[in-house]
Amino acid sequence: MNASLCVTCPNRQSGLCGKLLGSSPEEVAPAPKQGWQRFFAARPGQQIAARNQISGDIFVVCTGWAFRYFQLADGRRQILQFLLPGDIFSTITIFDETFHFSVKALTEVQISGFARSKIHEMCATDSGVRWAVAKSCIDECQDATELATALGQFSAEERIAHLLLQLMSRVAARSVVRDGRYSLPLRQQHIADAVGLTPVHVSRVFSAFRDRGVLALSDGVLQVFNASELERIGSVA
Amino acid sequence: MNASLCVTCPNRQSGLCGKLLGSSPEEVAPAPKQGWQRFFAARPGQQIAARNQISGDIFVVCTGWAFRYFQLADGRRQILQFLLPGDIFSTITIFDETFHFSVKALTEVQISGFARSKIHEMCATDSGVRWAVAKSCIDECQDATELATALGQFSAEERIAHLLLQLMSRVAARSVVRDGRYSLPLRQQHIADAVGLTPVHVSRVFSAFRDRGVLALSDGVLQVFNASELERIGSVA
DNA sequence: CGGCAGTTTGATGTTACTCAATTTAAGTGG
DNA sequence: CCACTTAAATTGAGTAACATCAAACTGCCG
Repeated sequence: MNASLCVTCPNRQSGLCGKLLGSSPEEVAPAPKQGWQRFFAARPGQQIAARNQISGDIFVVCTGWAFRYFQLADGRRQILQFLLPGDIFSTITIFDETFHFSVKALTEVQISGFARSKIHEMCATDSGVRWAVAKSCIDECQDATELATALGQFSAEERIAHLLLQLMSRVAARSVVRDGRYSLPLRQQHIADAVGLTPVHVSRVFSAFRDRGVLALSDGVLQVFNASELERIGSVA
Repeated sequence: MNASLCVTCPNRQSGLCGKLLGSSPEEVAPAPKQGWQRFFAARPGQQIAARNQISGDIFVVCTGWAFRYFQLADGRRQILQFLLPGDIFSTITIFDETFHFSVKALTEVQISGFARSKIHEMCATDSGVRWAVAKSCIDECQDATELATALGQFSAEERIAHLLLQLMSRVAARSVVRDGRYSLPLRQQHIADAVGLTPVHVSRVFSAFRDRGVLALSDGVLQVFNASELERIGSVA
């Protein structure tokens, strides 16, 4: 079997993860001894990568949630992306061995690392991999500019709605969603750091959404009651 | 002569423009008849590219200033990047023929367009071009995440200082700067759309900077009196 | 039962927006 | 050279959005 997409790691667009991991999770998880691939796990809250760190490996989230962020000197931080199973930490780590961001585990996570040299080797021989890398790079740029647009132009409600819509579509791509219930293992503090608001104000916005019957978030589960209203609020265009 | 960097188009990091244009401006400007390359000009304020537009060409600013932005349905817009001589509209246009942004001229500009197929051909044969493309992609992602961080975490003063510092370094890379005077052909409206504030508030922030002896902006010229104070305010880390 | 982390709520302060008027600067035509 | 026009910048007053501070509440776990 050499299918191009890994079932447990469906990186939504690029299929890059599939190309790295192979077609079947059983092939790869219990047998990591290929020299150019290694695995490790982390506990919730644990820091996995730090800015300015140099690594010969390229990392992909296999199970659990993590997030990539940029930390300022005074403690403020901007969460740049929530990393779901199948997500590469950042596509630019394929080209640049120095991290320009930090990564922390949100839940228990399992991480897979690939030797950069191996990836480059695959790029040289396989045009499909080259294309997948390019696609992944495009997506990362797009996501970053969309985030910038949301942070620059959107109100608090719009930013939170936008973030939730994005997370909803990414969760839906990886698992079946029933009755508008999405599993989101985040604290309001994480949402605050992702949309540039204080946790207190995030709480107030959620209260407003709840009162208006749009959605409710508790216990790591997001329940969407009025999806079209949420989209009206949080869509970019 | 086959130097890798074009003097009049010094794309600060990648040298991508140099690889596209050749070493000498005289070689290229009056003789655009190679089939895969074309030129055009635009007047200040003129729209050069629109979102969802499909183009077989990749565009580079040769002279003048332009800006890339994302327009929302209700009229709000986020300026994503100011384009200076040597800047490619967006590196991802090399891979994706659909624009996900719009571009407008700020001053009179001359634009050069390259056939995407020609670029791909160059990528296939020249590893230097491949690397330059990768580098340019990295820079674009970095810029976008830095913008997102600034918009998410910074106050009004910090955002404006940050933008000015970035523009100052990019102007300085292209021309000699004397006495802290930078030529910036922008209206306060553009700054407002770039940092997510209203023009009125931008004006107030500039008044504050002026009163404190940090800088003054008028007539398209930025005069910096206290560079270290400006850096203290607007540096990301 | 007590402690803890996370969330919610209230009161108050600050930042930035809105609206509107005024000033400034740069043309343009007489 | 001087009205006149127009776009941009500035200023003031009032308001809305979001932050800050602190207290109370919730669910969970030992």
